[in-house]
Amino acid sequence: MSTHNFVRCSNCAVSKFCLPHTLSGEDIGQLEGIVQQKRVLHPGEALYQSGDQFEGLYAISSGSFKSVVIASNGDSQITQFAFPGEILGFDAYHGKSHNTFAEALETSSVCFLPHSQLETLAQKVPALQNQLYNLFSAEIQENNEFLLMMGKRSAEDRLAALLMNVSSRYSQRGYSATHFRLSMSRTDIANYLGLTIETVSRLIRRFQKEALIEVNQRDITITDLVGLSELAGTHCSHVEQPSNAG
Amino acid sequence: MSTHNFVRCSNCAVSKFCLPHTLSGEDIGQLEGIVQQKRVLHPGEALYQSGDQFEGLYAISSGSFKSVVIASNGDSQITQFAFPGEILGFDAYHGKSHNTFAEALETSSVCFLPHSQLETLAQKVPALQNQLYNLFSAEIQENNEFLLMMGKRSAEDRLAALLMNVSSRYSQRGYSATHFRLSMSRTDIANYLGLTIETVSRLIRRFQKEALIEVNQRDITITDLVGLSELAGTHCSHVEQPSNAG
DNA sequence: CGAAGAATTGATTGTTGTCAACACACGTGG
DNA sequence: CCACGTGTGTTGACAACAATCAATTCTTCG
Repeated sequence: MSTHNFVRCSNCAVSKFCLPHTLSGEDIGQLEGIVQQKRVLHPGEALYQSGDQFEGLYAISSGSFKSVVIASNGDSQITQFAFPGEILGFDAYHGKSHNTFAEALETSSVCFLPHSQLETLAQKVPALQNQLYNLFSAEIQENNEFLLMMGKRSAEDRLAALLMNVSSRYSQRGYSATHFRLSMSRTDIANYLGLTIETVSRLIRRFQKEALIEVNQRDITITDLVGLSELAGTHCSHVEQPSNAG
Repeated sequence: MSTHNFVRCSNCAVSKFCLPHTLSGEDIGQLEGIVQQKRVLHPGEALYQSGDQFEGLYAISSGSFKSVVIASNGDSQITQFAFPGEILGFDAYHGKSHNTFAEALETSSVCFLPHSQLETLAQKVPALQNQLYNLFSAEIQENNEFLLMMGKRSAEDRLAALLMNVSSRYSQRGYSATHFRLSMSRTDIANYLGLTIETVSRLIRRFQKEALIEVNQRDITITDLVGLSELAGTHCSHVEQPSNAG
């Protein structure tokens, strides 16, 4: 129920992670013409439900979300955590209905991109069309990487990878790579990683004992970024590589 | 090196599972203008490699493939098995390079859709554009379902789900839902399901003992489709539901 | 202050992985 | 036609990682 009538992507702090990323100033202007005002969601509120007809894409402008797929037996699986600048809703693009629901992890705000207007504009602006394709492919690639992790890595590796992933995304957005507050609960982390909450709790403790991280509730301080990234098995760009004695 | 100069989607046995699915006769005619002749691949041959620049999409006209993502430490994870009518290459659409490679499991043939021509045509033919979006979304949705399986289901459930999935896809294509020959090795199955080959072997034996399936090498006969689908936890459309005493 | 939810910790079980030996199918060459 | 070798799959014994069950502690919030 907030009431910004004009969204200004060009002023937005997260535009470089968002749809406008590859667009020219002029194209961004056109995009601003169709972006609807920010909507604020409170923790636990859903952006859309599983089964909802697709209406358009949501660009996260602040806060964070989880995407969750539900099995017929009631089991649920978090498929992604989403941060400012990232887009939600690709699972149902065009005629489909969502097979996930998206829920705010904290007080968050989103910009809405109505499907029909976005489609019309994408046909006129090739850079926007390309950017949409890029985001589609990126989502598929990330999913592939995540599958690799779920299929081949131990519980310890998976948790390390999640922490590094979150660290990397905070870092990209100008926040500290080594100190941040998790917006997701232990339960969410366990669900996302395909583990139990007890296992996650024990792993966090182990990481503390091994002096990889310090933990106070949801506050995380990474004290050994290199050690953690080695566990994670990913060479994250924001970590100084040992071989590179800067 | 086969030499069909004109591909006739309208005559193709698998067109109803492929790109032309939602297109009118006239639109299919336009599509036929850009589809390149079939290419034949032998078992183990790759359609594209991980890291290759995107050139276009491949529509499987016969045979089957696996898509594989590789970790920096050499681990690999099969992310999908693909059958006739299905499209490979979406992970790199537009500017990206592939993060998977696609390899033929048996002697197979594909039609090639060059990126630039496909894009030009999609801009002129809205139904084609929409179909592309549908395939993108479908791939993301399938990935979400697969993630749910990997995160929440036991080894037994996963193997049952794979068998039901293969059964369902054969059935859709007019083959028997209960008797088929797997084109993938035990090793491939184990990798895909995030298990070891030994576990897969033992589970297959258990399914035989429980009279769910009969197995002779890669020949599978499903003797209890309902029982298997209950294990799989999916209500497959080609299974007579117990409640429906038709 | 008390209640409910979230997280931690401990004890134990069990599913799946690991290591190792063996069986079987398939191809080649004698 | 059979011996042989290789790759693929099977089976067994055992170990380990993570799940389950259960009890506590910590947090949050009315």
